[in-house]
Amino acid sequence: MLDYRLTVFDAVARRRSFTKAAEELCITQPAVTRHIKELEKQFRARLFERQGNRIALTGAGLVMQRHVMNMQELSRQLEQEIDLLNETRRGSLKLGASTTIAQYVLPPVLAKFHKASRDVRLTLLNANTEQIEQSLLAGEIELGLIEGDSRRREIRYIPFAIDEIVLVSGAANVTASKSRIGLEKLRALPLIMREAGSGTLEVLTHELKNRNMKLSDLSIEMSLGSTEAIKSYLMHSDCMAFISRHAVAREIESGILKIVEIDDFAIHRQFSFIVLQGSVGGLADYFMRFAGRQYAPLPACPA
Amino acid sequence: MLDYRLTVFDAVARRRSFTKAAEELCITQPAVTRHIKELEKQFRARLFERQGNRIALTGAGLVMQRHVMNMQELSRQLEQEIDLLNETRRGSLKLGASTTIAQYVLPPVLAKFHKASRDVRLTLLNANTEQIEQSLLAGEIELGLIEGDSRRREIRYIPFAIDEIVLVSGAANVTASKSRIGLEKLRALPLIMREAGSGTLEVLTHELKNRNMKLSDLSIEMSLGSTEAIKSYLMHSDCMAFISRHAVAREIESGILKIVEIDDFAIHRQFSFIVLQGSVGGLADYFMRFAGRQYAPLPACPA
DNA sequence: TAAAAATACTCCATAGGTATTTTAT
DNA sequence: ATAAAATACCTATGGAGTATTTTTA
Repeated sequence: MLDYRLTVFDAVARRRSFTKAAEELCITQPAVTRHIKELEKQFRARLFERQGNRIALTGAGLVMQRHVMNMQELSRQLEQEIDLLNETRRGSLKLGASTTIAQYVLPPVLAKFHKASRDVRLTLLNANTEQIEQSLLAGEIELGLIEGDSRRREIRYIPFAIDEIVLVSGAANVTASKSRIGLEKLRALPLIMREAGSGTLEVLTHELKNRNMKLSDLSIEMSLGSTEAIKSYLMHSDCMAFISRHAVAREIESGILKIVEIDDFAIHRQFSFIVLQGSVGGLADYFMRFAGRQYAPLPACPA
Repeated sequence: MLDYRLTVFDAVARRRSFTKAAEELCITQPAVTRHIKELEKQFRARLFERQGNRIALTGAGLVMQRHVMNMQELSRQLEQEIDLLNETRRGSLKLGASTTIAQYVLPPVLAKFHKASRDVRLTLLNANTEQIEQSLLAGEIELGLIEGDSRRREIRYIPFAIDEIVLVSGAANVTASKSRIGLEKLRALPLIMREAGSGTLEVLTHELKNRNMKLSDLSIEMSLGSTEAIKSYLMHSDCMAFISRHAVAREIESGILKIVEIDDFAIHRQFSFIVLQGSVGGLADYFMRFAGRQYAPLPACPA
């Protein structure tokens, strides 16, 4: 609810890059350039110092960033308060989510939701994508949150965020001394995988196929049954693994694990809410908007 | 710098009318209707209770109004702080303004400006439009603020606000029992005028000419040399007078005087800043923007 | 029945995209 | 040499206008 240009400014200021901001906002880089130029014209002040490749906030830019953050906060509060007026704030909501989401994405959202709406009884079913869809169709849950995108006609898919599968190594890993490698190097690296049938493995296989490679081209040292097991293993070995960025966020932050980027090789997948076609309003709707507000690190482009 | 829809909402909430808000924003009433509908759709909540002619804020509307006010405040602060970074905040600025503006419009603005920029020494020259323009050309003042619009090539005219000349009577006036009269009734009403040569008289004469009337068609009881004298006289007689809305704002507010509208007869004039062509930036520029922020009861439509 | 809001349409300004050039490391 | 920002140009959507109808005090 603030002028879109300020949203653009905020993205550029956070990402320290016009191009990255454009990606995040799902628009093109020239569009970002124009928006920033308009702001600079209107305020008669440079907002970014362009040093060729690098950009830095100017004094005016810092002032603006501070105010924009406050305005966004107000904007979120506004939406939330009006939602609270509209919606049934008591009752029960049965949720279902596939593994990565249930373990790493939802917990903080659920905590905040409970704080804001204590009279809503939440239930969370933890299963794989297929089972979540079945539960929704069977009426066992009202709202699902899944990683894949098997398109069923009876189900409405509502994009929530983009996930990225990244290559991760232990911080002390000597094999992964560089933070960026070429795709061809991947073949020789010792990898840990999830068990067959997991969503992560599936999307990785699919992406490899696009490059005319297959799983057997890789040096898979071991398969483990859970993401937590893999993370622990990485910390004590020179292996690497493909893991959802959300699942390793805390470890990356604290420096226990690190991300190794692969040139021209990115694996993205969509997190989506699912509801039965035709079901509108009610707590499910409310929860979706609430989650959207609380959790927006990677807004989903309508691909 | 907030989404324009919120600005529209704010105007409607303040004026309690789609049509009045449209006038204030210099857009049409259907445009206002559309913006409000979009907001209501986006927030899934009615914002106004439409009771045919009257409209009232709903609960959601009240919540929104509160937040919008805060966001506007932040937005103004943002502009101001960035201005403070850009501009020379010390030095002196010589202003000139024609009578009505100098007496009724500028004082509160000057007070706030001084508070915000104590290191700027302000001087205010009080004269008529012609003299103000001469002073500007002579370099005696750097910035003028005038009521008329005599277009000189050497001077740049920057619209500031719209003024309206309204017909005013004492609150107890029995002749003016109605708050709206037809133009033909005007001929018989006892009027008090400013002296010949005043801007108010000039613009009134001009507007009468458009209706094929002239001053001598009116019943002018007396001419007085200042607006204050006229106001005092009105309070103790059954006369009426044409006065700038700004000059009577306080008296209307407190109920001492009242406005009598005339069907299909409105007298507007433009308040404009004047600067020498080519002079850009500096304290004059800064003061103009500051004034625009502080003082925006009647934003000027680019007529 | 009159004043205000809603609706129906037409049009154009601007936000966005693609292709390309410039710049700085 | 390369990655990122700026520029140029084109297109299309949505915001604004005019004209008209609906509503209710």
